[in-house]
Amino acid sequence: MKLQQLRYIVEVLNHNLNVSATAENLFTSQPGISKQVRMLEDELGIQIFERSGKHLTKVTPAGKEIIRYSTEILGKVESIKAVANQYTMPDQGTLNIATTHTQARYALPDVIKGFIKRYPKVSLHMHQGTPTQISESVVKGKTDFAIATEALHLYQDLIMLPCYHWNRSVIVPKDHPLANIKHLTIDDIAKHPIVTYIFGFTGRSELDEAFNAAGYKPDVVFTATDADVIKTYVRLGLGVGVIATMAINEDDDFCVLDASHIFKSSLTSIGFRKGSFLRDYMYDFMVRFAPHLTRPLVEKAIQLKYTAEVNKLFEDIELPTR
Amino acid sequence: MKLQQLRYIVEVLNHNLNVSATAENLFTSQPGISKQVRMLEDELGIQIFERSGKHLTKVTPAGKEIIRYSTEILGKVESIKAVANQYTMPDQGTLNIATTHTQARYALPDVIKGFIKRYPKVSLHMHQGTPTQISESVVKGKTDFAIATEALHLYQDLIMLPCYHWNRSVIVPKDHPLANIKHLTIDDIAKHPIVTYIFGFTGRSELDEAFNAAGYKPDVVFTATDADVIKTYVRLGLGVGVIATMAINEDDDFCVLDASHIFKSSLTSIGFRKGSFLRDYMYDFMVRFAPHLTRPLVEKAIQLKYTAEVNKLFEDIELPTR
DNA sequence: CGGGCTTACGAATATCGTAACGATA
DNA sequence: TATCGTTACGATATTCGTAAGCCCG
Repeated sequence: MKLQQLRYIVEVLNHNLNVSATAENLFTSQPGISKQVRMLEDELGIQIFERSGKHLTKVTPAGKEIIRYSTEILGKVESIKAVANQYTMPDQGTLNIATTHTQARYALPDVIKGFIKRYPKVSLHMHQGTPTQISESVVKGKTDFAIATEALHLYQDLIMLPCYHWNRSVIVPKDHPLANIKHLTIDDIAKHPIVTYIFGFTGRSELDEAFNAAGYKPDVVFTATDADVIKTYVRLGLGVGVIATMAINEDDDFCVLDASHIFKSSLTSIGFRKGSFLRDYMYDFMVRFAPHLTRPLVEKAIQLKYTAEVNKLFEDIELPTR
Repeated sequence: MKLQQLRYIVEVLNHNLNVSATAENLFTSQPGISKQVRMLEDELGIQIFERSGKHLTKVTPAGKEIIRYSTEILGKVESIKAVANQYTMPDQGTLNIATTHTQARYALPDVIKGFIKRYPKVSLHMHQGTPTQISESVVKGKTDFAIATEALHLYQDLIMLPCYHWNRSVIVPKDHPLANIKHLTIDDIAKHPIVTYIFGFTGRSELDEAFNAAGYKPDVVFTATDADVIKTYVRLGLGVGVIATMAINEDDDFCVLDASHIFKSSLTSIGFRKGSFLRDYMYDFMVRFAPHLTRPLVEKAIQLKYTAEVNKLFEDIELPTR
């Protein structure tokens, strides 16, 4: 059994059982992978993939278990490399952050500015995507951190730590009927078409919840993944914008109405893969992003097995609101 | 990085940093290991072992972490093989049991008799040793199960499940002053020299505890690891024997006095390595040895992280006493 | 000076890529 | 018929064992 063989079966599965695509992605030849997979199967005396003729069609039950173990093995191999790098060049390495537009654009810039100043030799890569893509990217070990507001809790292999709460604001053009309202209510908003985040993004579910609770079916006429696009369409008069308060700039030419009393606040979390070795600078990144995530606290959280236990750990900690 | 390299560094550590001994044990050449170790160090860019001249003297801090990850990796590699074997030949394989003389001689024979009848193709190996040796053997993956009464709880990487309680009896020659006593007390025993298990074996600590609590310093004149030897010396008139009740045969020519009211009962447990894949026949072995250890219960225990949680799981289960 | 690690070197083996083949949808 | 996996084969690397060298206790 070779590590490469394990790598191959994992990657073949990650590429929907398409060996050619896998080969291309790994910069190697397709027959090479094919042969190694077969050799592993021969050695173990069991099929990992089912074949119809010469196409891989599905993963056998045994294959599923084997691939799960293989993934864990490869993760630990990465950890060994990380340990070595930690000792040889503690301030050098790579940091891959998977996150949504909202975080990348509004929450992270200051943190990252400070971080790259302290660690100029760490090369930083931002991967934008949907919350689902973000989570999977971390689970598969392609990125180190997931930062998002939704969907992260669905993955059992992620350790998720709460970072901060945030609220929404309503934005309307200055000549809009709502512009000069004194106390905004959900009834006011419900009278107008709404422009907001696409479903599954940036705390969208809290918005739907509030409308449902008030007995409204919101007239969402336009959705986007990010506040910048939403603002553009609010400017065009498409409707009332509902965006994260932190996405509002000083010099925006809108009327901004706080809506923290209307919608429940959302929680942004940072997550990483269970069992992965964290470099010193990764601990430092976390504490920069969320000051309460001190190294001892994070290390304590790593020890825990269930999300429920992690949540309990943070019960008494007051999270900032932005 | 190769699996073999990881195997080598782990084994070199297991052989007290003696590469030659490691090579002999692994049936390979010493220079081969030496070279692979060095190549791994070169690849990682870090020393795993410290050398004084050409001798390996100690493990570096980084090396310790790397070897810990390597051990986990190798364990999972074994799990992959076990998964494959489980599917190809569910009733065939190996079962290595590490245990003490007491268990091997008195508790296990019936279980094993039934087991080999059901699984004639599973080759069974018994490894006798001290509780410490037993635990280490399982931790290192040399054996599948540890069965013992003491010391198992000290190892964090073992999952330990309680099996049964047992009590002690006092044995004396038929012409001994204690032979015809009606109600045995600790004061009676304390008047005589004692022959019992060696320290660290077979619930020896409960014996010492009872004497201490009663304010006695027991006059232990002879100790052994097993009841057979103890019996021999009791026969010679060396003193009063205190042994596990289950170690008494029908046809022993002793006067046997139950001592369950004098010494706290001891608990025998079965343990296996965290994260190891258990074959079907291993689950079956456990349930044969301790009927309350059903597969669902064991699987639940495997999920838990801390010994305290495991103990809680067994709180409401009544264990047999033998 | 003896046990024990490293270096050197050659034989056996494994890996990987190209090219040709075969099967499925 | 096009896409995709398998087989065949040769060039290149890697591994492993033997033999010789060297260092510490």
